[in-house]
Amino acid sequence: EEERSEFRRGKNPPSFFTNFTLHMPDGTEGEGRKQDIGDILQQIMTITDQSLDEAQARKHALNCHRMKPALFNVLCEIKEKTVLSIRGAQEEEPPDPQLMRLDNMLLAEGVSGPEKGGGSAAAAAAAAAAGGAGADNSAEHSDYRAKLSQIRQIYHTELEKYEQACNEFTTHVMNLLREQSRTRPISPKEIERMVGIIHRKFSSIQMQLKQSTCEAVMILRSRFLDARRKRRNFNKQATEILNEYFYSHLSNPYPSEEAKEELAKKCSITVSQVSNWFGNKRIRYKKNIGKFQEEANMYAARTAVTAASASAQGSQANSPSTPNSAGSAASFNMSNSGDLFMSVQSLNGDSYQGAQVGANIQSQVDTLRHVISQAGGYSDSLAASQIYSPQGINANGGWQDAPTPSSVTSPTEGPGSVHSDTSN
DNA sequence: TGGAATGATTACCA
DNA sequence: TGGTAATCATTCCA
Repeated sequence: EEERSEFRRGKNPPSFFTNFTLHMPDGTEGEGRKQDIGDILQQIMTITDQSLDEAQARKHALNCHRMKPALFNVLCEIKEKTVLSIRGAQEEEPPDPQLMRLDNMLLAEGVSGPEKGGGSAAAAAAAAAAGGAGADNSAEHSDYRAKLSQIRQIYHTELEKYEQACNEFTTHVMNLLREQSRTRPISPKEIERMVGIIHRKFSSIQMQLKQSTCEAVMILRSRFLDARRKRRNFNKQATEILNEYFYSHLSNPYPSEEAKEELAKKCSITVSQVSNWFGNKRIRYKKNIGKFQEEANMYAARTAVTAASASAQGSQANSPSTPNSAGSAASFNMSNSGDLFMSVQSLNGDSYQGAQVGANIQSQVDTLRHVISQAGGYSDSLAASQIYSPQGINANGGWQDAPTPSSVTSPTEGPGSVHSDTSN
């Protein structure tokens, strides 16, 4: 204890070190130090020449030295005061904001934390944001939940694996250090520090796992939210209804809001889908009229037949009043909703017969005009003709000059009526 | 399986 | 705000 105290105070080294005297590097003892180091190296080298029994015996002798525990404690203290205190100061890091973000997200998405229906709230929110139509909503919802639950399961399995591996490795290292602490100065604090290092390493692996999980959730979410990914073609009937409207209003294929709503209802799609459809149709038709010629002819013929039969029915039912239907009153009605086509499709009341006939005439005019223009018969004269001048595609290749859809003046107006759009 | 068709989205414009 | 034009992403079909 005396020797130990002296050594602590920086005085004489204990006798245990007599064979390994360390001289202060003041330059004066350079030769002696070299000699000492040479001796030490020599001793180390001779260890390899020793037999195992001999080495064990020496080891045992060292371990059993009376001063060993005391010196060990001193070395541990010195080590703690120097190396550990320096490192300890550096180790106090603030919580990683990235990790916090990941944890928060996993919690919010229902991946980590207690299972409450596998993030159904998140799925519901996503569904609401997507604004999907109710029918297959629940199916997609459950699909989303199933996939989220799968991710959750994988996440927890992996997390468990990492924790298990971390514990195993920590135990292994601790045992190793404890074993080594018999031959070199390793304090419990150092072991603790080592455990901390291991945990940090494993938590960085965990962070990667959390990151990957977050990415998987984001992909799942985006797939669920992205309407383009779950696009379905409209059914044939819906397409026919939309096409019929388009080709029968070829001069001005801009349905009013009311017409869009009506079309949406009939086609079982949303108003914005109707808008999208007309937007796409207009641009695609304009870009390649030739391609749509056949389709246009077909709908023109169909509309003509429908109009003819409606007209025949109308004249049979109330022949006296029919002639007036194409007159100014009917024209006015049509001008109010150029899209009386809808009425023709949906209403069969006698009181609407007049309007129906008017609308059908309008349709026939539009569709036949298209057929004629496609055939090239009047293409030149159309430009000059006020009567047949199309309200449709202008020289610049667009309907842009056509007036607001619902307020468009009826083309059945007298030849004298000239509109800015017809001049195009 | 590649290309056409098609519904949705986006940027930009008036 | 509603339209055009370009583009994306998916579906359909030979």
